Amino acid sequence: MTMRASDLDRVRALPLFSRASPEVFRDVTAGAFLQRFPAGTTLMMEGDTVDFLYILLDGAVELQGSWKEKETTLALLRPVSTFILAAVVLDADALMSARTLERSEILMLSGEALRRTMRQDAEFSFAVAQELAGCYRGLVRAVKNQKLRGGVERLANYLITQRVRQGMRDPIVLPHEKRVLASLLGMSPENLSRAFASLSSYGVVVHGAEVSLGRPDALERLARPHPLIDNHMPPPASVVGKAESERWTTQTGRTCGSALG
Amino acid sequence: MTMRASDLDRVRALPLFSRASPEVFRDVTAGAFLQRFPAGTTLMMEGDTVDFLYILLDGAVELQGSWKEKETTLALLRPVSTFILAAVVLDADALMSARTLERSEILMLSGEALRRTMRQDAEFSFAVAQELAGCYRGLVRAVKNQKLRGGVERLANYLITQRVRQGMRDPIVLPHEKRVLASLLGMSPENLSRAFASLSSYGVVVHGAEVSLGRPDALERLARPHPLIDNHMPPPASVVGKAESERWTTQTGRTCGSALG
DNA sequence: GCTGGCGATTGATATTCGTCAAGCGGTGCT
DNA sequence: AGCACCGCTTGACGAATATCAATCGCCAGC
Repeated sequence: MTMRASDLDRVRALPLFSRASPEVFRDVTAGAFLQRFPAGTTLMMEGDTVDFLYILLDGAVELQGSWKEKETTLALLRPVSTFILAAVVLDADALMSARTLERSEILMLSGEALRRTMRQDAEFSFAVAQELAGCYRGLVRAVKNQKLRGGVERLANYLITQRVRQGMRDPIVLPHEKRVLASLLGMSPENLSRAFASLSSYGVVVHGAEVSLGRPDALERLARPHPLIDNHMPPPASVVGKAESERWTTQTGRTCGSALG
Repeated sequence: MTMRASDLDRVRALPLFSRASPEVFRDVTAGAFLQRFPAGTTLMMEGDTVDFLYILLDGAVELQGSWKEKETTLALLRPVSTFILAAVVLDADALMSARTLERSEILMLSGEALRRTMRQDAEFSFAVAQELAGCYRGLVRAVKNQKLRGGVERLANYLITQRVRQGMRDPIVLPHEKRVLASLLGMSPENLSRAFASLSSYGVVVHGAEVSLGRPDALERLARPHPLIDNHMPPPASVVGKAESERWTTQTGRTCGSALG
């Protein structure tokens, strides 16, 4: 298998597997294979039957839904993230399509092996349930974000969340194309531009992908971030203890793509 | 315990418990209690810590999220439905508040006992994971519905879904107050009225809670229902086999409140 | 260095949607 | 019966958002 040992370690560190016994981990990764895709590759279309659990190890992927020639972004994923776990657990077809935004490395685990292992090992099954619960809560947050806030407010909160994730650096750097961000935030690219412009009176300055939040306090008064909607988890490489970090990612469904991108 | 045996049977028939061993069912229902609430009772507020898994046996409950004095309905539940399973599995606080819309009977199971049983029984843990996967998919549908369709289209699809659920009867009868329906569909009550009015040119006639879909085919051409957004499951008391029905409810997350209300 | 292409921005315009206000109609209470 | 209340409807208006079109700026390829 064309797979580095460090890759396996990163998978092992996922909340999904971190407490699994060596045997369970061996069983569930049996027959797994690593695959590389160029940018813009469609990994899966809505309605496709799902045979594998996908784990993004490098690159970026977008999950999107469509209806009547319209498309919308449901989540933006960065390593290390699993996706379409729910469809795998139910052995059902995919509700969203997935495509790479950059050249990506993706590990594919047998869905059948995963379900078989779940039925045999209560601890692993519990970990999957916890992961799914985290994903569910991430989507609840996304729905609240979408239904309760207007476009400018969604953008403001996105910026604040990014600031936390990027370790309070200034300026922050947008991790994706603006048009993809617009789709994630549920607005047209034109409106995203205008939303950025209207945030200039709160100190926000945009230079390409770099965004400086001049007066974060003023922006927060507008955005009104809320712990039950926005998941202000600590930055990935924080000094926080491993166990707590895992608790975070488990609780927030980061590994299956929160709406925060 | 003030609980009828028939109630326990209905709980036992939930996909969550239908394949559980008698011991597992006994363990997880140990210390459970049935409670009656009048209409309009707030069962739980956002942010509350969750100690119980709730199972609605009679009545109706609304799950809602709020931000800045605004509220929105995330799901409308009818018997027999479980709710806040995700928070229980993670032992986390609630992301939505719950209130009764009618006088309701609700069974409350110990969350701690549920988690303990999950860790001991792989089959039960797997059932919980499947249930959560179904809930997750229900929310994915809700997000797609919200972001991809306009208000009139959401209403049209809601009506078509209700028609299927109510066994293709005509007229259908709205199961909730219009203002609650408006909140579920993500619009103001005033706009819901106007949306109904604009559907009159597609044969829709409203008399109070009774809605006649005069020309369902015309309505469908407007609504464009899609299996990956709308869950056209067969009506509850259909002639369909039990196993298949359970598969439906499992796959669609009906028991934890789809956006279809 | 020039140039084509693409993403981003800006402006003009149309549509959707929310808000405010008034009026309608049924229900329940006295 | 009379009345108050509440949910629903209707109209008018303004805000938010989408759409179409034109332009700008940047980067890649020639």
